[in-house]
Amino acid sequence: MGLPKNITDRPILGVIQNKSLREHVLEMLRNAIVNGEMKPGQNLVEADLAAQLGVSRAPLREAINILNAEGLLETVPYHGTTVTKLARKDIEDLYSIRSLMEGFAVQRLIALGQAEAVAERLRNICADMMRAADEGNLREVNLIDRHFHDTLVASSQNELLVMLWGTVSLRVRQVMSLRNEKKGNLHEIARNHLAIVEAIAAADTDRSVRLVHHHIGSTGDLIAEGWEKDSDDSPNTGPLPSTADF
Amino acid sequence: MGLPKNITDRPILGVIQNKSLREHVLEMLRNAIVNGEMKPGQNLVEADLAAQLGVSRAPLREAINILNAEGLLETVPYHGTTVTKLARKDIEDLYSIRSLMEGFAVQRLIALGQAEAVAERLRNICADMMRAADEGNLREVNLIDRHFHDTLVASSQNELLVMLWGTVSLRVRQVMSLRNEKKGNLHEIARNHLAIVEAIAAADTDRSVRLVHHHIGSTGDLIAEGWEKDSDDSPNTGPLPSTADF
DNA sequence: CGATCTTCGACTGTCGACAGATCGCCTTCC
DNA sequence: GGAAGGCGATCTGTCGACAGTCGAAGATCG
Repeated sequence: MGLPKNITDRPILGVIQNKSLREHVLEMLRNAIVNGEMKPGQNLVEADLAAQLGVSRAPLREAINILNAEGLLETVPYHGTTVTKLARKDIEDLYSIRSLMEGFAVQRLIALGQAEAVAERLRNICADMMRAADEGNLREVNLIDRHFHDTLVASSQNELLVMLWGTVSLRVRQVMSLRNEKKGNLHEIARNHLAIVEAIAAADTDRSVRLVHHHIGSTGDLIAEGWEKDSDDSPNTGPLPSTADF
Repeated sequence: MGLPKNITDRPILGVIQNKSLREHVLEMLRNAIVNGEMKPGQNLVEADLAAQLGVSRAPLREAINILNAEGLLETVPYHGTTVTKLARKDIEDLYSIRSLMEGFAVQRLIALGQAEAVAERLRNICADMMRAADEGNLREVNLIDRHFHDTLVASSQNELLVMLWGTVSLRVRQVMSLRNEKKGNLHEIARNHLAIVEAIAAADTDRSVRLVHHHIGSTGDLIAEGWEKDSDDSPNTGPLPSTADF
């Protein structure tokens, strides 16, 4: 990772992406949702949206159906499609599952004898994260954080887990974008990750899993605390506990 | 569960199902896949299938997209859609995840103080299973088994888990229908389930989780053993180890 | 005879139009 | 004045047709 210092690192001509309209629309909608540009509860009118995107309703509907299956949208027949609401309970559920999955991934990767190799890759990611933290670049730290956890899950070499993680990961991104960003201590975040990496490097399954559970669990609690309790879709706007965020 | 002895248990008029064509098609395809009527690797031609089902390609395509998201179908652009193949590794991955999820559900339900209530419901299900086993009705035992595990997962009261379980559960059904059914000892199956129930009733988290992991793990191993090793889509047709199946 | 180019066919991707359903408004009747 | 029922606007669900793409069979040239 990290930004290439040299422009020649990149190919001259970008890859021409011949993706179908459905893929384009899917990506756009997904991004809009997980980036919080489309707010939970918001209604989608197919014709309007199709016109706005400059496509017909067919590929749009196909994209909507996929997002439905992923749980980011909810369609009630003949009535309409809305962005799925996020209640506090959903956050808690989400972070339990996330914790479960990442804990499992760590356990698997160690069992597979990949501890040292994976730790090496994660160390590099942490270094990138440290650099981004030095620059106070929250956005970049976020991105690298995602990369870290994606790498962790992928290292389990369990395809099904990776697939399910895709869904969970999107939800996490949505939650993170929805709550008011409080940058906390970026360096502390990086340190937290490094602790996990070292436990993995030591091939200490119990400690690794415990650290992962603790890391994710406390984050989830923190975010859930800042969420409107009674349900609905948005975090309250009051002061958030200011500490490491993810 | 169990068959109602009395016809008056059912409503006089069945619910009029106003489901959309997409829903109908979706259900049909999904069933065809998880029941093994559509074999892994099999190709789908949209026009043919649409004609066969008596619908246009639009709702069919929407259904296909959803099944793609669920991982039961795989579409490569401009080339076609096929039923996802199942290699031995996939079975192993599947059963690890299943074990993970059900174990988590058990742990959660006990933590929620639902142990006794859930155990009661599960006991009833086991009783039904026992009855079906007495009749040697493999199909019914299968159905009740599904109900048992669905109940277990639902008892976690974690909506996201339930949603993800939907995907996993479908895969499990597919695998079970694909391997040559060997009935094993139906009563032993029921007994295995009962052991789990009693551990739950005792609110013994560790033992419950261990039993669940063992139960599912050994089943997965068993099925994986009977699968063609080198990949591909089908179990070998040689003799299978004959013991409890799920 | 073999390799490359060209056509052809079959299938997927997309579109615009029509059919069906729901909800809110308005009328009508008590 | 209030409730039941009809009417219409609006949106979703479905359809048939067209355009784009890919692989394979055949044609062309060395």
